Amino acid sequence: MEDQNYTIKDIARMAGVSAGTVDRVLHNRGDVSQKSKERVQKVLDEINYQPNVFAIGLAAKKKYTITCMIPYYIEHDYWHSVAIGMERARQELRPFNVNVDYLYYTHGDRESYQNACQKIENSDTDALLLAPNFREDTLPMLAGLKEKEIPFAFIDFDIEETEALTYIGQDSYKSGYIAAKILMRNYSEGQEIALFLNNNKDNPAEIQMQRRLEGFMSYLSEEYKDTVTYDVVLNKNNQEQNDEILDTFFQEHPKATLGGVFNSRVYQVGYYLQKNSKSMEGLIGYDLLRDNVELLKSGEVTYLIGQRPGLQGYCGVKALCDYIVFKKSIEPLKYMPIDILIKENIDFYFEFE
Amino acid sequence: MEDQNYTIKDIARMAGVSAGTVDRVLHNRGDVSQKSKERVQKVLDEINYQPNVFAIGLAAKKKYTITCMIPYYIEHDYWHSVAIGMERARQELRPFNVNVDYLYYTHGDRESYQNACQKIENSDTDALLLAPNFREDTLPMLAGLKEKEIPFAFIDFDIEETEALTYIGQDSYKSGYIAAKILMRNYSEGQEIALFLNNNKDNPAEIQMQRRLEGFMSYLSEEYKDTVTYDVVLNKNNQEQNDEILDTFFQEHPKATLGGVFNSRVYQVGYYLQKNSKSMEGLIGYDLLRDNVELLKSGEVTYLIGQRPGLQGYCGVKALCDYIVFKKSIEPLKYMPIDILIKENIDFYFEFE
DNA sequence: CTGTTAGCGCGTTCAA
DNA sequence: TTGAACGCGCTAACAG
Repeated sequence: MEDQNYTIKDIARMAGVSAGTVDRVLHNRGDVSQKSKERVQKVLDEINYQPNVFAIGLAAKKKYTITCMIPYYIEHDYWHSVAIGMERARQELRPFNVNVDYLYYTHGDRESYQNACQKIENSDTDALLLAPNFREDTLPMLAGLKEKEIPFAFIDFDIEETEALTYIGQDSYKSGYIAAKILMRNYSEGQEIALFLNNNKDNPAEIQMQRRLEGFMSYLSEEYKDTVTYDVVLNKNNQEQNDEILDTFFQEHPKATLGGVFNSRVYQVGYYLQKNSKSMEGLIGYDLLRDNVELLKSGEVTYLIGQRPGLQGYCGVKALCDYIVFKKSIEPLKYMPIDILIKENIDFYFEFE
Repeated sequence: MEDQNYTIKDIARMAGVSAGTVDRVLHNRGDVSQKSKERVQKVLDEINYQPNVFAIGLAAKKKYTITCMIPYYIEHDYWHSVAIGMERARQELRPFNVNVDYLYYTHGDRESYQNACQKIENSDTDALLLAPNFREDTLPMLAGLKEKEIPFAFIDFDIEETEALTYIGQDSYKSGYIAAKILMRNYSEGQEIALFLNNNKDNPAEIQMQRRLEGFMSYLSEEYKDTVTYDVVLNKNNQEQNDEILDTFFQEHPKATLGGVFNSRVYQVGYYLQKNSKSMEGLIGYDLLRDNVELLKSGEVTYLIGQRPGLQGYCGVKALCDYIVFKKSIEPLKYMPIDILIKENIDFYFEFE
C-alpha cells in the first residue's frame, strides 16, 4: 500500500490539466473532453489516490439524513440500548454532515406503526434504518422507498424478500440452540424443563421468540429426547397474574427446575423466584436489561444471552452512511455475536470500546 | 446536548475578541490578558464548543509517532491478532498525522528484549504501547521515558508500579475462576482434573498463567473442595515429547477427564486427543488461535475463553493517541470482556464491527 | 469544455 | 498582547 499522499493539485500537474478538471473526472460530473479524461485517468491508474477525508469533510455542503425507526423505549430496556448505539454513530457522523433522526412507534401497536410508516413515506430522508413490526404495513412502505431509490436496512428482525441493503441482528435459531446447550449442562436425571413464553401473536418479537424456541427444541431433540418440557405462558405487563401462574406451575411441577425465557423478560421469572425465596437449577434468558443483569448477579438467573443491541444500532447507521455517503459496498447480512453471560463475566462486558 | 455548531469565529464575535485570541485560550498558549481570557472562557462555559475535527486535521502540521513494542508473531497466533487491532487503529489515525510504528522482540528472549528496549530509549517516539516481557529490563527503560515525559501504556500484562497511562487486558484471576466454573458444569462424580501448565519461569506469560490458575483453583476450593487435580507440565514447542507426556498421564489417570490449559496452547492437548481418537468430558483453553478454533469446532476442545487481543491492540493505540493528540483523559485500567466460546457461537464471533 | 477562485474551520505565522 | 492573513485539500460556482 502506497503511503505517499497525492493531492488533486499533484494529479492536475501530472496530467497537465487543472484541478477542476481532475475533480470532474473523479466525480464524473460531465463536461470533460475525452482527451482530458483519459490523461487524468491514466494518472489515477498509476498512483493510489486517496482523497483527504478532512478536506472533503470541510468542503462538503450536502447534508444527509438517516432516519431510524424503532419502538419507543424507557431507560434500561432493550431498545434503549439500540438507541445508544445509534446515538454513538450519530455523534461520529455529525462532522460528515450526516444527520440521524429518530422516528418512534409503540411496539406492537398497529396504528402507531402505520402512522410512523406514513411519516416515512412523506419524509425526505436519505436512508431508513428499520426495526420492523407489522409486515403488512412494512412492505408497501418499503416499496414506496424503493421507487424513490431510498435505501433501507433492518435491524433486530429481518423481512427477507424486501431487498434491504442489509440485515443486522442475531441468528435467533442458533441462539436458541446455544441456550439449550448451555442450560442442559446443568441437567441431572429426572429434571423437567419450563419454557416461558408469551402470547402476542403476529408480532416480529413473537416470531423471533419462536425461532429461538425452535433452536432450543432442536437441541433437546438431539440430545435430550425424552426430557419433559412445559409451556408456561406469561403476560407482558401483568406481574401479579404472572406470579399466580408461576405459583401454580411450580406447585404442580416440582421437577421443573430448568427454565428458559425466550423473550427479554426473564426478570419476570427471576423476581418471582426472588420474592418467594425459590431458585431453579438453571434459568436462562435473553438480553442485558438492567433487571435481568441484577438477577444474574444475585443468582436467580443463571445465564443471559446477549445480542449486542447497541452494536446493532451503531452498525446499522454506519452501514447506511457508508452506502449513501461513502459509496462503499455493504455486506447484505451481519450476524451479531451470541454472547454468553454469567454472574462472573457480566462485570467485564461492554459493547463498545 | 447542544447541536449547534459553533466556530472559533462565532466565539470570537460573542466574546468581542479575535479568532486568534480564542485559539490562544483554547490551547492555553499564553500571551492573553486576563480580561480577554475571562471573556472567552465565559462564552466557552455557556456553549458546548466542539472543534471541527476536519479543520483540525487539515490544518495540523505536527506529526506524531506511536510505537508498539510486541513479540514477533506468525500468522494466526495471539500476537498476530493484537497486531491486527493496532493496524486498524493505524489506518484510522493516519489522517490525523499519527504514525504507528512497530518494534518487535522475540518472546521470552532476554537479549532480544533488551535490544528492543534500547531502541526505544534511543528513539524519538511520542508514545509507547508495550506488551512487557522482562521486568528488570522494562523498569529502567520506562524510567527513561518518564524522564522525557513520553507516555506509555501496557497491554496484555500489567506491571503495576510503573505509572503507566493505562493497562488494557483481561483480569486473569477472574478469567481463571470463570474457566473453572464453566468447566465444572460438566463435572460428574469421581472425575479428576488435569491442569496443563508449562515451565517457563520468569516470563510474564507465566505469571499470567499463574493468575489464571489461582482463579481456577479458587473456584474449585469453593465448590469442589475434594476433587483431585493433577499438574501436567508440557513443553512450549516439542509436540512429540508432549504426546508422550500426555500418553503416560492419561494411562495413569483414566479418571482425569476434565482439563484446563492455562496458556494459549490448548491445541497441544487437542491435537493429541484427535490423533489418538480420544476425548475428554471437558477441556477448556484460552485464546482463539486458529488451531484452537479448529479443535473447538471438531469437538476436542469444549470451551475457549477469548480476551479480545485485537481490541487490546486497537484500544491501546487509540488511548495513547487520545492522550497525546487529543489531550483527552484516559481511564487507567481497561479490562477486556471475558468471552465464552463454544462450538456453536464461535462462527458468530468477531472483535470489530 | 476548462481554468480560476472563493470558501469550509482551524493552526500558525507576522505585524502592529 | 492582539488582530489579520495565509494555507491545509477539496468542492462548487463562475468566468471565460
